[in-house]
Amino acid sequence: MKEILSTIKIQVNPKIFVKDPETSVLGKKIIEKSIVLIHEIGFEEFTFKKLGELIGSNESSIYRYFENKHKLLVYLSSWYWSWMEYRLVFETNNIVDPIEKLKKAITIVTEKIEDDFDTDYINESILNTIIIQEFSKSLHTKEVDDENKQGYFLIYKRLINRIIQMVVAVNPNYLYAKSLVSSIVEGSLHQHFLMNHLKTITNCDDEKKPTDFYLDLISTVLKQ
Amino acid sequence: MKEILSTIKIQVNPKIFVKDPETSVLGKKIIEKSIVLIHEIGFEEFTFKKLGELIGSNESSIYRYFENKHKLLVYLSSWYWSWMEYRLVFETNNIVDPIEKLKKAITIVTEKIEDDFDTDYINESILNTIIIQEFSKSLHTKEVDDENKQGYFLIYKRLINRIIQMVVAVNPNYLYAKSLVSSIVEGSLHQHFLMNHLKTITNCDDEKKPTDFYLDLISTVLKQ
DNA sequence: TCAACATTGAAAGTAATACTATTATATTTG
DNA sequence: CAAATATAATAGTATTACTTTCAATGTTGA
Repeated sequence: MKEILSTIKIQVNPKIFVKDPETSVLGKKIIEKSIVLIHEIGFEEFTFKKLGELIGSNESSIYRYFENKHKLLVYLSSWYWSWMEYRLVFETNNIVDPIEKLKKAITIVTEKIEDDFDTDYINESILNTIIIQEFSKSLHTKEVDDENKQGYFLIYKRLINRIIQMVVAVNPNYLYAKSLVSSIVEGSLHQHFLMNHLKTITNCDDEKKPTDFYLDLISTVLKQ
Repeated sequence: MKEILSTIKIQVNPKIFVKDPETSVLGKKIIEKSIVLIHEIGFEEFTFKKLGELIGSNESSIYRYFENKHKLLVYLSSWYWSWMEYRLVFETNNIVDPIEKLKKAITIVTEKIEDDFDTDYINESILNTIIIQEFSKSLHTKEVDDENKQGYFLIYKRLINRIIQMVVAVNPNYLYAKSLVSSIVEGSLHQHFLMNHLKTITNCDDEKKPTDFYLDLISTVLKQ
């Protein structure tokens, strides 16, 4: 997978950044180490000053790439969902049976990312834990409508739409394909969060994974 | 309902506040107006200084009630879920049929709150919109494990556990009762959020409500 | 090759945030 | 009425979230 991903480019809306971090060494370092630092201290405590110290660079230099830390989080999220979309397309493309195709898609989108294979400077496994912990904050702002209009969340919506199409292919009569898929993608992050922090209100653990819960769910919900 | 609720007291863990806001005029004003202000400007822009100005009171006086704005949000959330639990118990208590009981519970917990009947100084309808927009931020912090140990989220978990019991009563063989309920409670907030902001990835609108989606979901999932 | 341009770093500055502490003044209560 | 308690006003601190300016270095292309 590494080779393919190093040739294709993960697509992120250019409005999210001031200068594309992929175009320079410093930019890549900002992405690489921001993932590490947000994971370590959490998004609230994370500042560009601390990041600057970590990468041996100046605060003001980071502002040349991102207007503020919110935009950086939106960037990381976009990158994540774009990477997820790529994996989804790649791994479901050759599956003919609609049910198997959908199952594969649900599996990809709900599984914990354990490995860090695909890209050189981004640790997908740590990024996955950040998405579980922080993704909702990138949406839940007063600027969400404006940012949505600007296309900040296009990739996320496109990924969800792809899975919606798969649901429709399995059962065109089901009335809530969109809500089902959006609630699975978001809900799976939530189940992972509960596994980590509020264990008593989830059945998920090392044996029963969120993936198992959602595969079971779609199989009953979409039964005709 | 107003009379009953004015006699029973909504339970909030005392560790969440420094001084109980229910015990004074100023305290109640803090709660009342913080709901209005958070709704108006969003949690990120909300500060105790601005709240002080709004209620004609000093910043330092607000700090005598809450350590910081995070704790205030935890308080508002606790109050909301406690109120929700009360309504749930009250309205499902006399229903004998387990399926009807569960349906009623799901309805209560997923419906938009349109009215502001129950309590004098808290506008439940605005509070509901705050919970949709901001509740996840009260959980998604670096301190979540510590605060969970301190019992900050007990009421939320207790409400979810009540509904879990109802699911078990309907179908004791279903393997994912906990995950189902936690994903419905959280997911319903998410569907309301999508209705407001990312309309293309939900089926919910003024006709098809999140409640309809979830009632349909449980009826198929729990079919034996 | 050398001038122009872009990139980064260093330093300083600003307004706001997120508090804490002190003291004065109301208000409540015993 | 005195004592206790609550609130307001003021000032102060460290940090955040930037912006600005300028110098140093690196890159490019005429």
